[in-house]
Amino acid sequence: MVQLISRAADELTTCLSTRSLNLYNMVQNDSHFTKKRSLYLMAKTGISPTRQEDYPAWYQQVVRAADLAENSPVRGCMVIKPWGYGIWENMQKVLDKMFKDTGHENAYFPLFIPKSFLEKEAEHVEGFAKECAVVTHHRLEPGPDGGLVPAGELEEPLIVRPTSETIIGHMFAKWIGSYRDLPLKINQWCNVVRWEMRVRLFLRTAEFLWQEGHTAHETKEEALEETRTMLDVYAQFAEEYMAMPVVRGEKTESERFPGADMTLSIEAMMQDRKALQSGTSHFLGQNFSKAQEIKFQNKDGGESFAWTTSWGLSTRMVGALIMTHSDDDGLVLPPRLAPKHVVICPVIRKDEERVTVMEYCESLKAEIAEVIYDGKPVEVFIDDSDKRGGEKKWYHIKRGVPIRVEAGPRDIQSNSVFVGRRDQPKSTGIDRSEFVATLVETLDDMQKSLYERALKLRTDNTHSFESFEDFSAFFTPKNAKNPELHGGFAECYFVDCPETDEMLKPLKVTPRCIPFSETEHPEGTCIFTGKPTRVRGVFSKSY
RNA sequence: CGGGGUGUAGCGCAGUCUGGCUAGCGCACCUGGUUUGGGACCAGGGGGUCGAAGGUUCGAAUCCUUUCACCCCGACCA
Repeated sequence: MVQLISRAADELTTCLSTRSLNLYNMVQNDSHFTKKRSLYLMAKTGISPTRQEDYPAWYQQVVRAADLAENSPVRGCMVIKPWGYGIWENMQKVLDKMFKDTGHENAYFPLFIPKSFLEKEAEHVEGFAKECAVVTHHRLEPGPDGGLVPAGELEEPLIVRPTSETIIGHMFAKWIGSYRDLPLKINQWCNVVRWEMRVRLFLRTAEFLWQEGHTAHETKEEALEETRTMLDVYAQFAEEYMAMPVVRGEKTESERFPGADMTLSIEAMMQDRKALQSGTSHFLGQNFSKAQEIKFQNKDGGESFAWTTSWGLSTRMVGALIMTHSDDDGLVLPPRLAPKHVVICPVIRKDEERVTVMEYCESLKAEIAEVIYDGKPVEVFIDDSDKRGGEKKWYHIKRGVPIRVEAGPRDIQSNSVFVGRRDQPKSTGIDRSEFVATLVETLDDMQKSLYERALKLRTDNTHSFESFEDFSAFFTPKNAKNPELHGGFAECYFVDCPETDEMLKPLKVTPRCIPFSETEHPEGTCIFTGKPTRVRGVFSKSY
């Protein structure tokens, strides 16, 4: 796949440069354009192929160009590089605060889970067994061929956690004795392993980083409320920080978390109009508490099983961020999650200018660093690497730094700066003090406009359907050669049953969720089975 | 697990069919120079024993055998 993509990318590069050349010649011959060369350069994109040309290849290229992550020697596992990890760290900071504000505490549980623990909840086993990594030995000894061979076989194999319900449940059982111990609301930040065959950086890897919240409650109502609250936290995080609009809703039976009574999720539309499940919150009922004996003495002196929930959000969100905002020039970051907000590029042409220009930049940096954005000082840095002007600029464009500032002798003379916003194509000269004074406003505006742009994409590509025929046409690629960009979100009446799932299969479409609705829908007809129903769902292709 | 494909420099590839100069090319990297407000140019340079093992041969990246790894499609999973 990688080989194919890179081959395709190479071919595209060749054909792109031919196209650019033609464009250049065209422009050369057109007297209307005075700035021929700059127009020619504008036709070039930072990333090739473009989203339109080949979306999956574009995604890979953005990750690579922005230096976010790369494949590792370990099959299916990625290396997250500093710029990518910086985004994740910011996500963690925001979410961690939100969790604590809603009454949760962090703790840490083991990476390994005894096999017997996983076997306790039947549906849970079925859901995860095939993708578990198993540790069977604990010691290495020199082998006959000079290599090392595992020696000590474990009495009971250990599973590398695919999720921690079982081990955390086991501990909960010990910690909970009375209704006074409830609710118990715990979160952990950790890595998990799910042995996937297909891998895409951030979106699907064998090992990934996430947080998993686990709570136990006295009553069903309380646990249900927790499930909804945490979904709201995720939705708020997605919309306010990631600038990514999401649909909140309930999963259908077939998409439900193994072992859960109800799974809620937030679903976002990527720029290829496929859905990405971006965070899930599960109501586990008493399934896990019965399997693991999480019981307590209730107010009446009797014994009750606790009601539990779990909820998680992973580094997949970094992938969501990339696919929601980035363009054909590379990564675009919403300011509230950007590891750096402003890069200052000194423009030095002659050596004797160096001192003056650097002083100007240093003082500008100090001034910017005093500005408070979103409760913290603005993150600003100077790029004084000896790259050439254009190359340096493109470097930061591709990495998605929200604001680029160029400062050279000409700007110093007019006490101004030359500023480019990552979400807008043009750079402009602006008075230095005005730039600093309006910086927060600019970042806020950027955050807002990214959200609006993403919302517009989703609105424009969400349609309601009355018949399976129209529904089916919506999801049939118009262009077989480029099947990636088509379709979107489809809303319709449906009945959650095996017949529906069967009809969706050939279209490669899945029910994303049953969106929450303030009011009950009037009775309608399931477009798949023809049965009467009041349930409306959102359907789409998904990651 | 079934079908197909690929292993040659950090990355991407040519060379293999038809064995033969010192194993090439692009990008990246290093040095020097000229440049520098939108992705520079010129010159020079470093780096590979051709996935691994065995065989055929005067001679193997190239032919034969075995083996390993990876990739794609399907299945499976989300």
